Amino acid sequence: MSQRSPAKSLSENQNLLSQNLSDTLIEAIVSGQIAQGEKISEPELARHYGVSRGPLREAILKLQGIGLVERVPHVGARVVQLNQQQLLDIYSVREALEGMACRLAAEQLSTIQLDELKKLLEHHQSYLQQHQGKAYFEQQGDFDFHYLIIKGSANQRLVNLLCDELYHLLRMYRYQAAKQVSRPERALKEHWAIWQALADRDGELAEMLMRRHIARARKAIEQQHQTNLTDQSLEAQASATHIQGVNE
Amino acid sequence: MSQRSPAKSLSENQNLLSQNLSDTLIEAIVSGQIAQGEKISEPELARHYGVSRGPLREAILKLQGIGLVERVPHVGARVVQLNQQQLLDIYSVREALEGMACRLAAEQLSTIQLDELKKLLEHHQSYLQQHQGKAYFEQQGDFDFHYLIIKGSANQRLVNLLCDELYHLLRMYRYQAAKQVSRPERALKEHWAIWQALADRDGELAEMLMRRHIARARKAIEQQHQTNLTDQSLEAQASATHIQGVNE
DNA sequence: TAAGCACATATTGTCGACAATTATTTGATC
DNA sequence: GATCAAATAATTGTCGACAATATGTGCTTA
Repeated sequence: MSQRSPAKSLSENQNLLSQNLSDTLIEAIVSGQIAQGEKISEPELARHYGVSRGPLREAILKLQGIGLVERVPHVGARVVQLNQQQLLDIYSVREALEGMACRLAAEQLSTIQLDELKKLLEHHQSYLQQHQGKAYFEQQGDFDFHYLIIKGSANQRLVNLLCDELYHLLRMYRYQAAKQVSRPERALKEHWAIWQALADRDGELAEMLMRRHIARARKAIEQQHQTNLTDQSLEAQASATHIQGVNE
Repeated sequence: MSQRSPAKSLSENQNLLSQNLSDTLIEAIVSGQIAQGEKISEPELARHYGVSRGPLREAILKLQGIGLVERVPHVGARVVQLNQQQLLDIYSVREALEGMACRLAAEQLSTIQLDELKKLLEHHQSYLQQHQGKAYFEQQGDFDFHYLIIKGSANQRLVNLLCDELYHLLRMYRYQAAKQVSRPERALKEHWAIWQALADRDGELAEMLMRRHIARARKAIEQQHQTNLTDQSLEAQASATHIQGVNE
């Protein structure tokens, strides 16, 4: 564990220690303060945050529910290590769930909510033109758009699944992964198309567009993975050649 | 709380108290031993199962993660009370997720797994012809079919979401709800159609059929709800008339 | 030298007790 | 008799300590 934040300890606690703890831990994991695959030591963390092991264990259990950590009986918990396959799995789930959310939102969104969405997209558009697509909108902005639609589905279970469980995993990936190939212009275009379908109350189309939107992101990850593998093998080849050269 | 099972207490514990506890609690809730909406008293349950409150709390926390109980800080946990809307929400989620599972399964299922599925359906068919569609296959049999497909998707996250989280909620509903209108013959027919699409490796069709299959079940619930409402209002009307009659 | 076993250490699982908060009862007032 | 307030009781949240299990170390033996 590399220098956890200097003991913000009791943090902005209103009450409920374990609640705050799990939030703090989520941030620590998502931001990489606790690395992927790292062991979570109960005594160490308890000391660090200045709490007993009881609330800490409860927080860890919650993280396990979210899927951020995995626990083995009598051995302990470690932060999950997202491999490419798991990431792709998540995107398949997202495609299914957010597609459904979009379909429902087309029926449920109020005109006010539709307006908010429109303003959000206009904001993104102007930002994109001015800043040539900087990181902020590729991340937070994208989240905002999807968030509003999910919430607009008015399906509480859908909202929980996407916003509470999968959300943090995606954040962790986006935060820590090698910067993915991002095409903010294209993404924005797709967002507009989705918005149009929503405004037309065309749930079927909205679902299809959202699914394609996410499926494209999934494919991009897949391709990047291929690229990485190629790079790696090239690198390994070069390295091997180099060593060979040295040896001879 | 109406007579919990006579203290099977430590149950078939291998090790890991909280693990066994959560399983035991899940069964108790699903089967209705602990009623929907009932308060979960930590001291009482701890006494009943002969454990400390520590493991019990962990088990409750897990149930919360599954969605079987809801907790309010400093107040406690109670078993969720599924209303019609929440049930319909679950079916929407199922439609999305199992649809995706079916699409993936079409690509992933081995010929052996396809054969297993076929045998299962043949078994159901013969049973149905012999027993005129008794309850077992409407419940467990249906679960088995969906289970195999979900597992066959080879998407671990999908499997977890459906088999660990939503599964118990559905069981609780099916176990406790007023018997739903069930059409085992039609369901079996739909299962066969899905199987055919899977065998043809037609993921797109398989997804569509599965979604329709679940959407139909959802509609049946919706209609039954309408019926119940009508019955209720009729009943209320009759009752009111009766009272009126008595008063006059 | 490598493999296997015994011991020591550390970590996780469980427990009982205390503190903080909520629910209930009691009593007083209108 | 009803309503509100205070005191009591009960429940949840947190803590520290002990028991059970896993990990690491050093020694023996093939």
